[in-house]
Amino acid sequence: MSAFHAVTGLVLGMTDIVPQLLDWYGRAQRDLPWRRPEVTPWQILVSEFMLQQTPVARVEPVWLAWIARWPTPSTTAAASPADVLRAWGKLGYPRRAKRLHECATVIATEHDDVVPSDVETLLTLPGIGAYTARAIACFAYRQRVPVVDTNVRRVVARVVHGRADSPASVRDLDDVAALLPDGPDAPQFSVALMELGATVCTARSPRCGVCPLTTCAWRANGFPEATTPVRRTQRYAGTDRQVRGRLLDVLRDNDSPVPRAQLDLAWLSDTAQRDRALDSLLVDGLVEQTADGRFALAGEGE
DNA sequence: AACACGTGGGC
DNA sequence: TGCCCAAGTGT
Repeated sequence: MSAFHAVTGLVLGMTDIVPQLLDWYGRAQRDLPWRRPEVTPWQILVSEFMLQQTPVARVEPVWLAWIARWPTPSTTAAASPADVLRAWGKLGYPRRAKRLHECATVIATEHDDVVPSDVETLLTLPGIGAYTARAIACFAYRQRVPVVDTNVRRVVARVVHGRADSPASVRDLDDVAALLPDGPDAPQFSVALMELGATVCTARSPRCGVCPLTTCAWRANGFPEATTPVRRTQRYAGTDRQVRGRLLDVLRDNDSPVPRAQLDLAWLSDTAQRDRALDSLLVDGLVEQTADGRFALAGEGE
């Protein structure tokens, strides 16, 4: 087969992706609360923060309670960091909660309580990076911008490039931009791409039997294994991260400052590590020390 | 450009 | 069990 034909076949196949994916999404999409039409850009932003590295199933109940309590940036900004950290609960990576609170403050005070709609401005906000900025522009403001998360990256690696997966690359945006349909379907296409990666074209056991796409370079190539070894996942047991988690757990459970001795109970095996973890929580602004030397969640009592 | 940063479910 | 993975960001 000539290179020309190979390329032509690829291009024709790619154009079919749009209707196939949109049709599939129309019947197979999950009913996620942040996708409902009445949800505001701010509430979508909150969902995106929570979904950074955290599964949908764990986010859902927390998001529901959160937006009922703090529906806007200004109401969120008015809450204390301690209350925000508590509402975040055990979603993980509590620095995200801190940044969400900071993000609310900036939007409330500098953007008239309105979430910015352009990617450029969104990128200046705390906790918002390349993915989240585009997700908000696309899902909240219906803009035709490529949205690349881990799901999209994997689907494109497989369907377009015939590889099992691919590491993040500066070319990801161009790859996805090339697939994006013109007109109002672009945002729907992007969610559909993510949805396919999340529910069908999954990392572990892809369900190719129910895939709506008739053209897939990975399948055509015989499902080759990943060539670039995945970076070793970081251990968790025994790390500072685990210690920080234990410490925060104690603080979330106490709405008044706790003495050092009580915190020490949370990690007995390595006192130096415990001190280091506590110090890092203070540095991150997640924890504060009171005048009498006790410890509390940041802004406790505000 | 690696690495730190939580937590829990699945296999 | 222990490892993999989950809508990433900041340094």
